[in-house]
Amino acid sequence: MMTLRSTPTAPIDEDRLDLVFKALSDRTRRQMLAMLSRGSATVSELAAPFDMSLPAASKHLKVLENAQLVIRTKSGRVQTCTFQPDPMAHADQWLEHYRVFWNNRLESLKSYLEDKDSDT
Amino acid sequence: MMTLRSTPTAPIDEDRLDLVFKALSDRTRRQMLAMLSRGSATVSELAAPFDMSLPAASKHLKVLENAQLVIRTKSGRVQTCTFQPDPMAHADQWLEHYRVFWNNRLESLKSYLEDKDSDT
DNA sequence: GCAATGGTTAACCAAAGGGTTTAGTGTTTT
DNA sequence: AAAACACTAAACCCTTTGGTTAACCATTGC
Repeated sequence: MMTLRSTPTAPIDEDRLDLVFKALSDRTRRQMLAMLSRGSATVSELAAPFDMSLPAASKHLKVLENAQLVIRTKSGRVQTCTFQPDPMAHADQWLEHYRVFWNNRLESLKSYLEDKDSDT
Repeated sequence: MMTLRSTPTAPIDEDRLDLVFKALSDRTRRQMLAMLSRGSATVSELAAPFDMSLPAASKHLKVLENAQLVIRTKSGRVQTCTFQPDPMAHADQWLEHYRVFWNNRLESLKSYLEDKDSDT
């Protein structure tokens, strides 16, 4: 099935990939995503494990929010952050094109190991 | 098959992920990788499609090289760049943990939660 | 030997990143 | 009403990033 977008490599997609990969390129943000993958959390909860100020953690969350990897829902004075996987699926789809390169490699490794095992 | 590394989330891995995702977060570099996935190329060839100076393109290549996504082999005055998929496989492996969220959503989420529960 | 080719290095620039502290805004709680 | 809480916003700092131009190797060709 074709995508509904007119041009497959439209700038809009590239923009999204820029944002997603940039969001994933920081270990603090990756760890925040790991936390959120285990369930929604407040800003304070997400900031707690890190050795940085709350504003700093909040900035990281904003990057994730900008990449649409998390959505915040305000309820009273607490903001609940929820993991939103779609952009990651987009990145995954981009990687798909390259997956054959290391699948081949693992396949080769596998047959190599099988050969080696059959020698012993 | 288990990885040989002692600690699965060692800083060294995080460093690698930082480099890879950062390398992938620029569309120029992604396009360079797309070119290289169709075969090795020289620096000039890789720089040609882009509306930027050669030094600028060379810097992008250095970022890719730093992430070990390309390796350069010098032969005379020409430098041939070759795609190296391993780091991308590493990023892919990181994504694997989240794939359940968009792949077969409910079913996979269920098994993910079961796995998670069995960890505790 | 000299000039062209392929590329890097260096110096510079503006903008973005990642952190800080201080101050401010709205909610709860007491 | 006042204090505590959960944040955000603003101002600032330093480093990194992505680009430029100009100068500088090397290697190759004539």
